[in-house]
Amino acid sequence: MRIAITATGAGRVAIGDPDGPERHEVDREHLPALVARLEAEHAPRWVWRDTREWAPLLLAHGVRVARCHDLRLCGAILAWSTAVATARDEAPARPEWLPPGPAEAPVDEPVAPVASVAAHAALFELDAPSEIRSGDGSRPPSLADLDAEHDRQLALADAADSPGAMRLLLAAESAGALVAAELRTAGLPWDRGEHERVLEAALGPRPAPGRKPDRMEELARAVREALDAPSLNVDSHADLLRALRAAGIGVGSTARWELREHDHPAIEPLLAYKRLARLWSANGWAWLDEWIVDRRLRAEYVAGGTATGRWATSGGGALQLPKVVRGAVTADEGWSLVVADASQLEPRVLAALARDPAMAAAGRGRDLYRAIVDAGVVESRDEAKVALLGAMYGATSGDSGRLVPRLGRAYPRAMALVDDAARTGEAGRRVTTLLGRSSPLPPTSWHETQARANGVDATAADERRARSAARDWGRFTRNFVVQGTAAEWALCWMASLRPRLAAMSLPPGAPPASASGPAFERMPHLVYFLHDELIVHAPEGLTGAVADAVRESAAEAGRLLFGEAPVEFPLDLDIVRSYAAVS
DNA sequence: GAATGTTGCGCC
DNA sequence: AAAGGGCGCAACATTC
Repeated sequence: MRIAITATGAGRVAIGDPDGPERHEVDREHLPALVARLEAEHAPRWVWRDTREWAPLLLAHGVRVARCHDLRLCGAILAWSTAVATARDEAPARPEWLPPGPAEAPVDEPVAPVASVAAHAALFELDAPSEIRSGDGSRPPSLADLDAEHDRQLALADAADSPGAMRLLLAAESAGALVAAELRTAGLPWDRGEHERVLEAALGPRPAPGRKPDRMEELARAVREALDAPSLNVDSHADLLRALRAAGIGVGSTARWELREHDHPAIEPLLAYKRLARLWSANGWAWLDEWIVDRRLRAEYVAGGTATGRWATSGGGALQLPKVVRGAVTADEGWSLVVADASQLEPRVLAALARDPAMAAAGRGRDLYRAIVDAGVVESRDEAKVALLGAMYGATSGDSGRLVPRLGRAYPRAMALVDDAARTGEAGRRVTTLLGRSSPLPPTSWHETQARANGVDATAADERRARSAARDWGRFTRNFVVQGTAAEWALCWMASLRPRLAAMSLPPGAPPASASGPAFERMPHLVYFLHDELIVHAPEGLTGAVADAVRESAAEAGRLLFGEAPVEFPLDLDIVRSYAAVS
């Protein structure tokens, strides 16, 4: 059974099952209770334009749904997938009320500004993410519109090259949208005091507004002295580069890896300064004030936010939390963190994707890199890692590029898969993940560069530029198939874990409720996701059951994508009070 | 003075 | 030690 939800204006909401008796129109404030009742009675798949329009409101009232279909995210996948190309030519177009997906904007063609964002924003709940758009600002869809679009999308999925794979992708993407909303509502438990201790140990006491921390000022003075440049602004790349060269340090930029090459008394304080400056500006006191509210980091996750299907964030920088501040991630009293990451996910995905028997054999144990050494392909684990990353990223030089050919001889099918993806991209064509997410086409400027090189009056420089641009795009598509399929594995992992956690609950008389809000205070819940890693906030008495569920979900994700293919996806899993306690 | 581009660095 | 993929963000520099 499915039930669609849409706004009808003036704070009213229509809700309806196209084939059944459940048709209602209610005030917004009565929606959570109604959804809760229908969820309990029918466990429907909820069909809506955009999960971000509805999930925050429901979660704020403690209401969770098990399944949904996010028409915006699924529509974006179907609009690009090569797996439905033929059917799409014959199907109706995406309706105008359905906005594009988060990763659909072409690289060099900025999206046109939305007509009336402010006017539309008022329709949404206050706690909804700020940048929700209604597409072109036209009328919201009717229930019939939603049902028709849902039917259109399901028909496209049924007509896909692998209908089961596409249906799985749409379900996983929609589940991801629910998880993203839930992560934001629950928040990542954050100990402000612990974070402040880290800052003070590194930077000294919090400076007055407009001042830099003492430790940074000291280091800046040392740099100016060592470079004999008393008026140098250390924060200015241009200024700094001039001063470095004047002091006889032959660098082409002020990047850390280049500075490290030189032996000069200015280098050490400069590198220390840059490290502290980064901590201060990215995760300093100002960040704490802005982002840590009520013991929680509530970052905005953008499901499907990147071309490959990996998520992005908007605000809070939750996907770039530096290791030094992770000690501030601390479970509530009576609760624990179950931290799990899929080790060596991408090479394992490559092995399974390519059905490369030799590489799959290496991926059967816990350490794929070690197995490559044991198979005699390279001499050290470090070399195995660098070679594999080089193969997936398209390295051509350095140690990595040198080792790749040896990998190719040992694992020809895996290498053929990524090489083929690279050639497809170099030709300006799209590649597609296992479940059916396709890469974008290169920007018009790319095509123009290629056309210029093929013209009658092409210069050697034109041809060089075109070859370089083609190889760049080839590296992108080479990586796309692996990174994108790994993202699908991770989505399936979470989609499988979510209902398992929802089925658990805090035993009576057990620890206090968590501070994660009414939807999560009495059950284990996801609080963090980072590409191939997740954190569950769990009552202490349930950590064992949660760990089992996390492992079973990882195994389930492997089966969903690859059937019984002989590649394992082992987890590194820890049960801790603080994130710092993990490797 | 606001918008846009570049650089550098944090994460996977 | 260096350089291959995907990102977001802050700061500075440049342009309008």
